[in-house]
Amino acid sequence: MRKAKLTKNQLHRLPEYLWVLKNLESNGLKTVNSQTLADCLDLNNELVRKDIASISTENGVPNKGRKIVQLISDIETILGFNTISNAILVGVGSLGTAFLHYKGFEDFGLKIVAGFDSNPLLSGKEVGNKPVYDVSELTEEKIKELNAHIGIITVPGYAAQVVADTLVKAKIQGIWNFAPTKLNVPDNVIVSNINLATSLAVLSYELYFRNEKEN
Amino acid sequence: MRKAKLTKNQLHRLPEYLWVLKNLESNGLKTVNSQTLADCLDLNNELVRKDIASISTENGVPNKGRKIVQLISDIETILGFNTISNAILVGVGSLGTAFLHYKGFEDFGLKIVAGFDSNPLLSGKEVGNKPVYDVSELTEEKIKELNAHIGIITVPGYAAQVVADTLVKAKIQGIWNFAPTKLNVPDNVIVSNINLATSLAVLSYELYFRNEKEN
DNA sequence: TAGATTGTTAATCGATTAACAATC
DNA sequence: TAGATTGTTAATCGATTAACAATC
Repeated sequence: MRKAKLTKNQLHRLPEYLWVLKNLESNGLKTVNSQTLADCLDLNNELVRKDIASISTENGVPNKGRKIVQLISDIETILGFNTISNAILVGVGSLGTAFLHYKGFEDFGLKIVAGFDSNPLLSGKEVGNKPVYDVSELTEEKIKELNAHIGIITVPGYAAQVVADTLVKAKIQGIWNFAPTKLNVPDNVIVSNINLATSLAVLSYELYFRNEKEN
Repeated sequence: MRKAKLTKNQLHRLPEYLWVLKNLESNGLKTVNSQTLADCLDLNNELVRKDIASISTENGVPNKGRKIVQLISDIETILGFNTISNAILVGVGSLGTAFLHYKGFEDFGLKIVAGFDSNPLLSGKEVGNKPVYDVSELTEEKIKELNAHIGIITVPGYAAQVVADTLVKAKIQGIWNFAPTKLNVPDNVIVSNINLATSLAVLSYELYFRNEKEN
């Protein structure tokens, strides 16, 4: 099945499906139909059918639906959640420290193996049982040694581009960027941004808009 | 100007414009034209013109562009970044703890005034100089006392809906949800989700897809 | 004034929704 | 078998891009 490249929107829906499917599974259900999934996520039935059709390795069965285990496995494979990738984290500030402590990433196939920071007080220490190195040690050899393919950027915005350049030079394949910056990287490096400001902006704006309406 | 409701996509672009504008301003520039903004963010010139036109309180000047300070102020107003709202945080785990320590939220107009957790070892303590209370204290009176309008959910997925229900009962207006769950709340409560799994999924998928192509 | 850049209308593109025939 | 539910084609909707007249 899995042929055409998924759109960004489709990709964003996959973890949502995954969550619902796991819930249904833990309730003892074995199969699910598109309407149920659609209802759980306030989506259109047809949209769900298309999404699922484009990621599933097995056909659905008319009048029955689809196997939940199969769907979970298919989605997890596509999202890479069932093969662990090593990642390094740059910027051991408050967010970076939290991430080094956080165990949950392994559920998504991500294992942070080391942190890097420019603060000399941090390098040589351990945070969340993971070694912290000085950024000067962020080299291609080190990345290879750690077998890391993903770099997580948790430095302040002004420092993000420099860190990205270093990661690119060290031959990292993907960057998960928490700084509120658009990073300039070569085409062969993949960047996924997560912008807290953006997310909060949506909330603030909706609140503002609603209150405006009321007046 | 500011009349029509912004689309979600437009809203997501506003913090990006803001970031670029602040950079340009710190480089001493006073005005900017749409093409420059478009180039900085890899966007279409016309798209930028439309976005900016729909949020700006001043018209642009042909052959000159727009005032940077004015644009910054307009965007910050729309996004509520220049009026501080009080927020409470539920779930003082690794992520929640990081947020209680994090100073950066005030730049986005958000001030976390207290944490709540079900762990009795935490309640009564302070984290990041903010008091932590037991979730049983999460009541309408308490919310009023703290003058909080936003609730931040940083509990594990399985607990998120219960917390959301409590927040709704306590008359919170908006929820910023970091749990990987779709929350069911009444229409008058606004939810903005930030899903780490989703963001990471985009990265994993792109890496997977690219490696697949190469084989 | 001349021309760069604006604001806005029309054309295109892509994603979602509707419709429906196929089938376990 | 009958019918619920699938997969897929066609219609709609919304967002982006192109085109262009207006103007400081």
